[in-house]
Order: sequence, then C-alpha cells, then structure tokens
Amino acid sequence: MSLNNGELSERKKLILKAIIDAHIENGEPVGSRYIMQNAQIAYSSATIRNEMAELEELGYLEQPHTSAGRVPSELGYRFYVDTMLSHYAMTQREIAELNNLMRVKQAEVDTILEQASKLASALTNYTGISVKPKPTAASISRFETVWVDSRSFILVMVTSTGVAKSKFVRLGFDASRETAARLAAALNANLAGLSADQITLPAIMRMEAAMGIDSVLVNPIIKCIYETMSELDDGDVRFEGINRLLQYPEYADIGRFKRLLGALEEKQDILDLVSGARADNVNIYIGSENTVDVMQNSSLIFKTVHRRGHTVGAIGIIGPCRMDYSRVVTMIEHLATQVSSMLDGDESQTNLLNGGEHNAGKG
Amino acid sequence: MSLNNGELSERKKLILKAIIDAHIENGEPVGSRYIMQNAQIAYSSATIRNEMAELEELGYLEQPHTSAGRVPSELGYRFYVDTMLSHYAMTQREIAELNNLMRVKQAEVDTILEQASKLASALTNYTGISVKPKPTAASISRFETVWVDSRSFILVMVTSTGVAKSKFVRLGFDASRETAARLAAALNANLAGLSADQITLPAIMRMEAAMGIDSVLVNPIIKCIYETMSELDDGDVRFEGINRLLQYPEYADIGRFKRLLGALEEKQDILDLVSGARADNVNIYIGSENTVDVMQNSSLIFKTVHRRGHTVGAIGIIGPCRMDYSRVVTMIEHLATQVSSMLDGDESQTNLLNGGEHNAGKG
DNA sequence: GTTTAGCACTTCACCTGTTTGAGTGCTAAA
DNA sequence: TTTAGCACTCAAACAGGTGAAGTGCTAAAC
Repeated sequence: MSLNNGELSERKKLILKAIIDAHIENGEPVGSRYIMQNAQIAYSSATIRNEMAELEELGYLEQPHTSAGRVPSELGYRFYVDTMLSHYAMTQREIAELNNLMRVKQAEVDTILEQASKLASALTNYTGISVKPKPTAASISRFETVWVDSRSFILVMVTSTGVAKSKFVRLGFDASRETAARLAAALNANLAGLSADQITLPAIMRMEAAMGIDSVLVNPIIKCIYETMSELDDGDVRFEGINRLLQYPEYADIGRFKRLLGALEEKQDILDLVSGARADNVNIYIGSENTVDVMQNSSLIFKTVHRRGHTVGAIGIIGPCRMDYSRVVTMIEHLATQVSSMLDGDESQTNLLNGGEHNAGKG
Repeated sequence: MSLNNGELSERKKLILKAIIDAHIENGEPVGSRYIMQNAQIAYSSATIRNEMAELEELGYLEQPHTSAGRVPSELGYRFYVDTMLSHYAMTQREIAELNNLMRVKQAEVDTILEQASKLASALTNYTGISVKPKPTAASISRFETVWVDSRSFILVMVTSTGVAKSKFVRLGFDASRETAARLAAALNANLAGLSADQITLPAIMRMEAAMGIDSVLVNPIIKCIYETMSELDDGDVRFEGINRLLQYPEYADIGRFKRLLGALEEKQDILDLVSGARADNVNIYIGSENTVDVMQNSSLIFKTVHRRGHTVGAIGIIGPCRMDYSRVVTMIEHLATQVSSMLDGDESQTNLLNGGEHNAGKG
C-alpha cells in the first residue's frame, strides 16, 4: 500500500514512468498487459493493475472509461517532469541544426528570437513561440538630440538596459542653437532616470514648467517620448507552425483547437506568464497550471533569453500535455542558451546596431 | 439552351444568382425545389432542374454527389463577383466601428495595418490579413551622416518613397571632420539612386575603390547598408483571428485546415500575390485562382493601402470561397481607403515619425 | 502478506444491413 | 417550352451484433 509519508513506492514510480513513457510514445491509453510486456517490469498484469488502481486513486493516472487503459493526469506529468525526467541526448543532426543558428546573419533581437522559435518548432514538431516581454525595468538614462538642420533633429533616448530608441522630429519653425541646447539639458534634468510608467502627465507638466521653453517646441517632443515609451513598453508574442499541432490526435477535436487558438491570440496572458517566470531555468506549465484555462490539455515550455544579464525575451513551444518532455526541454534549454550567448557575443564583436525607420521630409 | 455567343440567358443568371445567394446563406448544396420556393423564380422545379444541369455543364455549378443539390464552382463565384455583386449597405454599427479606427493613437504604419486587419477580421468574421510588401521600387535617394561624437554617428538613408532608415554606427577609432565629410560625399556619389537590388557587391567594390577612404571605415558602413536594405526589403504578412475560420463547415476537415495554415505560413507566396495586385481596387482571388494551390476552397480579398501615392501595405481577409462577397468587399474597400487617408492626413498633421531601436555603447 | 491466475463484466470501436429523405434525370403529357 | 410524375441514387442516420481490450474482484499459490 502507500507509504506513510505519502511518497510513492519505487515500484509505483517505475510503473508510473513506464505508463507515461508508453503514453507519450503512442498517445493511447496504456493497459496493464502492455506494461508487463514492453517495460522491464517483472510482475504480472494483475499486480500492475492493482498498482495502477492505487496510482489512479492518488491522482497520478486517469481512466477515459471503464474498460480503457490508463492515461497520465496532469499531476502525473508534473511528477514525471519534476522527478524522473531522463536526460535526452541530442542527435548529430539536431546539434548541427542548432549550431546552424549561429550562422544567422547579424540581426536585431526580434528577428533572432523569431528564427529561434521557428527552429524550435521544426526540431520539436510543436508550435514555436517567441516572446518579447515588457521591459518594465527599463528607464531612460539619457537623451541626445542630434540636429539635422535648424528645424529637424533626431531624438535619441538611451535606456538603462543599453537599448536606445531614436525618433525623427521635425519642428514647424527654426530653432536656435541656444534653444536646442536648452532642450536637451531640460529633458535630461527632468526625465532621465524615470522608468516607463513614471513618465506620466504630472512628470511632464513639471518639466514643461521647469523648462521655460516655448511649449510649441515641447509639445511634439512630449508626444514623441510618450509614443516611444509605449512602443518600448509593448510586449509581443509570436507563433510559428501552429499547423503542426493539428497532427496530434489531442487536437482532432476542432472545438478544442479553436479555443486554444483563441487563447493564444490573447497574447497578454502569455506575456504575463512569461514575465513572472524564472529566468534561470526552463519553465514548464502543464495543462491547467496555465493561468489561461483554455490552454488545458496543452503544455507550455519556454526559457527566457538574456543579454547582458537582462531578460530580453523568451523562446519555447506549445504542444499537447503528452509530449516528449526530456527531448523538448533539452532543445529549448540549448536553444535559449545559444541565443543568449549569441546576443552577448554579438555585442562585443560589432558596432552595428539595429535601427529604425524615420520619415524624411522630402524624397 | 445556351445562346450562341456563349453568354448566359437572363434566366440562367437569375437561377445562378439565386443558387449562389442561397449557398452563401446556409452553406449547403441547394436543390431545385428550394430555389423555386425561396427565390422569386416562377418556374417549376423541373425547369429549374434542367437549367441547373446546363449550368453544371457550363462549369458554373458542381454536384457533390448524384443526389445532392448544386454548389457554386469557382467559376460560378467568379462570375457572380464579376457581374452580379450587389451593393452592400453598411449598418450603423459597422460604420461606427470603422470610424472608430480613426481614433487609434498615432502609430507607425505597421501598427495601423495590424489594427485594421484586426478590425476587418472582427467585422467580417473571417481571418484578417495585413501585408507590408517589399518596397522593391524604393531606391536610396541620399545619405546623411549625423555625428554624435568623433567615433560614432547615425547614418540616415532616405529612400525615394520618403521613408528613411537610420542606423547607429560606432567606429573603433576617431574619425576626422574631413574624413566624415568625405564619407558622406562618397556614399552619395556612388550609391544614391540605386534600388535595393542594385546595391550589390560590384557596386560596393566600385565605391570602395572610388572613395579612397580607409576600408576600416567603409567596411562597417557597408555591412550596415546591406543590413538596412535587407530589412527594408523584407515584407511581412500577419494574420488576425485564424480561429474564426474554424467556425465554418468548410474547415471542419482538419486536414484541409492544416494545409491552409501551412500555406499561410509560407508568407512569400502571399507577398508575391499582393505585390502583383492592382492598386486601385479591391482584389479578389477565389480558390485555385490563388497561386498558392493549397489555398483552394479559400478566397483572399484585399486592398492595397497607400501613403502619398506609394503602396505601403495591404489589408484584407481570408475565408472560404463561400462568403458574403458584397459585404466583405464593401468592408475592405472602406477600411483600406480609411487607412490610406489616415496615413496621408496623419502626415500633414504631425512631425513625429516612426523610429527604431539603436543600441547604445553603454547604459 | 504478497502475488498471480482466472473469470465475469464493461465499454468502445467496428461492421453490417436497413431505412429515410432529399434531390436528381428522364419521359410523357400539357 | 414547360411541367407533372416516377424511378433511381446516394448519403446520412439508425439499430443490432461482434470482438477486442482492459478492468475489478476473488480465490488460490507462494
């Protein structure tokens, strides 16, 4: 029977693992006879049946209907993932494909994340996900104004994370050298050091009062800063290979798939999930552990990606609860690590940095 | 019988329209009796049956199986769309929602397109699509170098379409005022006027030779230009509300839906399609008219979006061939026009233009 | 006390044949 | 040229039967 401390006996663990492995393999409920024959378990089917019944009572297994085999419950998967995940050895081909990522042309973070997600999807055969979270921690550390001519300049906002946004600003009038200098100084004095959510109307009004500069000048710049911050503040979630999910019988029910798709388009939930995730390890959310409850019957596995110690995104996959966790975890682990080191190494090698569109006054 | 010139008799047209309307309405094969009763066609079911048989022979109708009603063929839909599309009058609510789009906060083109696509999806209940095509026509009209300090500057590339890209460039050494000036001049002399695909290795080598500047300086800039052009050159296709399609019986077959999804992820095909589309009107691709042949049984409807006379994108929807064309076409027409005028009006009102990320040397 | 063989029972999946209803094509009459 | 009538076709829905897989339980074996 069950041990007094509530832990599973070794034999139960063995049987549970065998059942989960088998189910992951073929997707069907697994019966006692199958376990007896295919796993190295030297007990009769009757004994295994008894253990299975107890495992079900403990919540690790479920039975679709009376005369069906057993299927792992979410608790079962969780236990499996937490305590008996075996190490997956990547094949040569997989390693090669992963290394290939390094050859990707130098690109901005977004592009790299997307590429990685695509690769994750291809390697695991699940839906890849790339997340660019809200950099809530980011604050503006300084402003630079670079004047193109007397009535237009590029406003560069450098954030504490080392990322900068630039905006092309055109004034309706000529600004003197002196005004220009005063502008930059005032911006730095009043807004530098503030985080995205601190740049609010009061802060701006304070600045406007303190600056003593024509509001005609300040106004468009304020608008510009606002915009930029909101752009910076916007997270994004992208998926690659949603169609891959359709090959799994778990999603043969079109209704369930539809609900999952709907949930995925509510990107905010996923952003929240990723924002609250651990940075040091692969995160695994199984079934209803997902806050998004429509995502039941699906697992979300991802790892955050870093650059110079800051989280700049996450990559992972979404698939049915029944998935080859050891393989997937290994893949995501490697991939995220690879991307992180790529982002860091990248920095030291080159001076070319990602830029953006401006609109020129005339062609 | 069929008229000698191959055109359909009025009665055939009437019956064809009645069948298509009915099929669009309820999605099922429509029979002769139904047409006789529900449409204003004062002939017996037998007569209608005869006409239907002929319409089938002419290719406008199809029969799923012997004892089923008729279903419009792609040719039938095409004929319907080309010659008998009735004007759809938008409801107050629809007009309100469309006008609401105008209130969207000032944002970059991408965001606006995406918003519009979302709205299109919501209004039509099909999958929205937003396309940012390759601006193949774009050429670089001039370069500007804006020096931040002696070893870093922002390289601004203004394209003929009035859009500009900026890149932050940091050199490993100090550049003299004179070198800086020579650089800008050389860039303009050798690369200005070239289109994206003309900036090739030969052109660059020519410039490198002609410039007579240290290649240490030229090298990172070349890299930078290359990158920028490829970014500029990259189109993008985005979808909103893919799950909406699943409500239609056309996509109840999970295999077909899977193939469609796969095709949609091959964004290049759609980019090509949009690039070759007419700019002045709503484009309708029905079923296998799509070059992407997996998209059979689906229609793609879109209209290009303009800014100052240049195509900057397209918005539309994807749905089953059986769709309420008149309604959808009206929607997309209005939406795209709205966005275009918004982009143009927007320009004249504000001086704030979309910018991008730079990476600062240090935080 | 633990394990196992044996057996009755349950449930689903599959196959079969039958019925039903919608819709057609054809023919002959109006 | 149109229409009423009728035989025919086919898919979908229904009902019953069979078999396989797998369980739970009991009693015997270790």
